[in-house]
Amino acid sequence: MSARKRAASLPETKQHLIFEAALKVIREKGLHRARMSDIADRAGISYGLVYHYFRSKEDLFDAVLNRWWDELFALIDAVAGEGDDVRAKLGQVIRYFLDTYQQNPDLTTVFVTEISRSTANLTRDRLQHFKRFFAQMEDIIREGQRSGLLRGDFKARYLTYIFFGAMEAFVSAMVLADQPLSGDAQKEQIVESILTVFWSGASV
Amino acid sequence: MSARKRAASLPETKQHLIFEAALKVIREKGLHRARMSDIADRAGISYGLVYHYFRSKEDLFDAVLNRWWDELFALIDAVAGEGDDVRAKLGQVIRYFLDTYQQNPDLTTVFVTEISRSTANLTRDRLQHFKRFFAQMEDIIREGQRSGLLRGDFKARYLTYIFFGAMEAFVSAMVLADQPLSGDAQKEQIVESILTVFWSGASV
Amino acid sequence: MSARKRAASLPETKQHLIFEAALKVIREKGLHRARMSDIADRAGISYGLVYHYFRSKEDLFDAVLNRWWDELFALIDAVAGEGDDVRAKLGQVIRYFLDTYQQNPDLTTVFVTEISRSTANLTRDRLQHFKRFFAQMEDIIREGQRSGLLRGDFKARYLTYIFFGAMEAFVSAMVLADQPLSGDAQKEQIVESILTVFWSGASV
Amino acid sequence: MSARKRAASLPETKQHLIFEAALKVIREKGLHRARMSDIADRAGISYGLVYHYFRSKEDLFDAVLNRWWDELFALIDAVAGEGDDVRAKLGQVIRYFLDTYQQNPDLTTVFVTEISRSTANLTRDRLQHFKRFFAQMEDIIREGQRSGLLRGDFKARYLTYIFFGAMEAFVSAMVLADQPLSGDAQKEQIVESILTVFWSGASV
DNA sequence: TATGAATGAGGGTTCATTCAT
DNA sequence: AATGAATGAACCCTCATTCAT
Repeated sequence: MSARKRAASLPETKQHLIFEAALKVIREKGLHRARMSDIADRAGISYGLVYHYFRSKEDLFDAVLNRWWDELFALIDAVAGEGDDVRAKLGQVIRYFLDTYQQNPDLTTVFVTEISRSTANLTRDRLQHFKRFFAQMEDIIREGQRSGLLRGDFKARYLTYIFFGAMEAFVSAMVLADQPLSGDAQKEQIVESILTVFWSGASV
Repeated sequence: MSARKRAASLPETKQHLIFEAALKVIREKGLHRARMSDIADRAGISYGLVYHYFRSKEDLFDAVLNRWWDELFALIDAVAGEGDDVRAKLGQVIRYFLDTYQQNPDLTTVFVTEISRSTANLTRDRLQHFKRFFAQMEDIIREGQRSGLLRGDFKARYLTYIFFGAMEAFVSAMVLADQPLSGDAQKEQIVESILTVFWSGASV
Repeated sequence: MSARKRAASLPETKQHLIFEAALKVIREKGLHRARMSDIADRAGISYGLVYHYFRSKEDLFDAVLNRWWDELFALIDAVAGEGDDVRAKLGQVIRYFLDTYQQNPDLTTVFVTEISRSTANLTRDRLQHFKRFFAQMEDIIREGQRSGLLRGDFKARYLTYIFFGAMEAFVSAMVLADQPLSGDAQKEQIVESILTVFWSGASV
Repeated sequence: MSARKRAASLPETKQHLIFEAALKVIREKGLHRARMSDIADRAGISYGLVYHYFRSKEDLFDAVLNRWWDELFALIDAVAGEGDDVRAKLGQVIRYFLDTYQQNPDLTTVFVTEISRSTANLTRDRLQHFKRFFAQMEDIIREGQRSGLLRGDFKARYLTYIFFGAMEAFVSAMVLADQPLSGDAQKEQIVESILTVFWSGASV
């Protein structure tokens, strides 16, 4: 959340302008169809200038990805170091995803459509982010298993998949249908349903 | 299953050859980077012949999608009309996805990377397939709720997301890591973990 | 006229079928856009067969051109050898063009749009036809000048252009507007106007 | 004439360079055979730059057509508003065509070969230009009829065809034979012959 | 004769990137 | 910092023609 605040309070530099424009255009047209000139147009600058601030389209896209991962890892780090209530930690992760979708639907959309499953855009570097994220999620799960709350007869990795997959399905559905979260009540219902099903299903 | 068998036993017509080549190339390079010439090369035929059998790249891709959806809907229809053991039905769906990944990893990969989350390639027509699939999955879940087995205090649609998301996460993970299922034992562990967690979490 | 009769009475051989189909398709789409497969479709045969009867598209088009020129030269020869009424000869030429447009609008259209002005399709051979035609028309005009009926202070070639251009303008206008001759009365008005204006303008 | 002067004195911008190259290439090879790469080569610029200045080949061709029609309509407007000497007006039209051929043979050639009779390239928009041109020519002719100079027993439209056809035949002949006007004397002979034959033939 | 599968050269267009100003 | 002219590789698709059957 502090990460997002940092981002939001960035001065309206040209670089930031381009970044936001890229986010919007990539969301609307997809990475492949997003032309550098579209991004420049959206930012209200000449397209030559984009190259002054970003080495290439690849580079610009990486900046977008990094924004996503930086914020996510900040959240994960904060959550991991918090206490020992594993269930609450999982709840925070879900809330983070839903909050981000609410407050920054462009970024979430790009994550879902261009990163999450895209082999096309998947470089070795980018894969690392995923592995790290899953490893950290797995740590939380494993913590739950060690403390005897979560069943130990299933691999922590498997439980992680189940948890993450369940959560991501909601986000993906909203993203693909272009539907906003209709309010805090709906958000709580979603959090509750995921958390309840997962926790009572995965607990001992 | 019979659908897949039928597909697999197709005579090695040129059209089929092209289809299989397209599947491989799209899997390896992504739809956008898959050149028609790559596909022709892979099929061992001349460039123009691809256009003899498929009107366009779009058309060829649609053929791939239809293969996926046809098989999936055949499974869903078979499962839906089977009996009244909802838990078993869900198990069959999971098995279907894992089986398909095992037997046809190319097709599964294309589904995961190019269809499942791709806004870029998402036409109105293609979206319909998703809606239909989710509607049918939801019917199964609702059947479970009506019969008093699954808790009715969560929306059927939410439970569907949780179930589907959990399952898809496993497939996606294997696809993105390019890891084969290492055997029937692993497959059963996966089925068991998803089914157990979901069922005991979502049952009354 | 006899030439056309000959053409019309051709047995419905495959070759003739293809020829007629070519005429129609070239008229409708223009030579460049007329595909060999379109022609075959129109003729109701496979496109491989077209190549059995015509060496190439070029060859097929040449057959069309020859049909035009053969008929035209037959008319010119007949007219030239007729008598010494130059005015009547010119009238016959006009009537021939209008008759041909009436009875064979496809052929006339192809002449106007694809031959008459097209540098693109103009080979050295094809140019010869034009030169020959103009030479023969010029002979008729010169005959009129020698007999003292037409003024000799303008080059025969110039008078030929004026006469031919005037006449062709009517045909081109009808062709481009896709308008049929609305009857014999209209035809006579056209003949009369061209002939009267040219003759009283060009006579001594 | 001022239009042409304006065009000729255009600064040697890249756009103009491309335009002129297009004119030459289209003249030499015909629209269909004129490759965008030919045009770029002729203009001495890179391939992509053509697309920087013109949206498409169609667009570039339209620019050529507009140049033709703009100049022609400028002339017609000037002539129409001049006085009441209809014969002189017709003389000016003839002179305009011959002048244009002399000073801009490329443009005239493209008009004759690619516009004048080409159904292939004829869009609804392009047809409008023709209709407008003929309507304006017809106005002049009708003016002559109303003033009692030209015979009123022939439709104005018919006299227009005769006049325009006669004139265009000269231009077409020169274009197709790739012959330049050999001098002012020849030009005057042509003007005189067309004007004399038409006027004495069409006057009362 | 007849079919249509098979070939492959060719051309229009796109767009990331560079560079002179 | 800023512009947009300039470059050219890349790729989809068309279609005349050939050829095996």
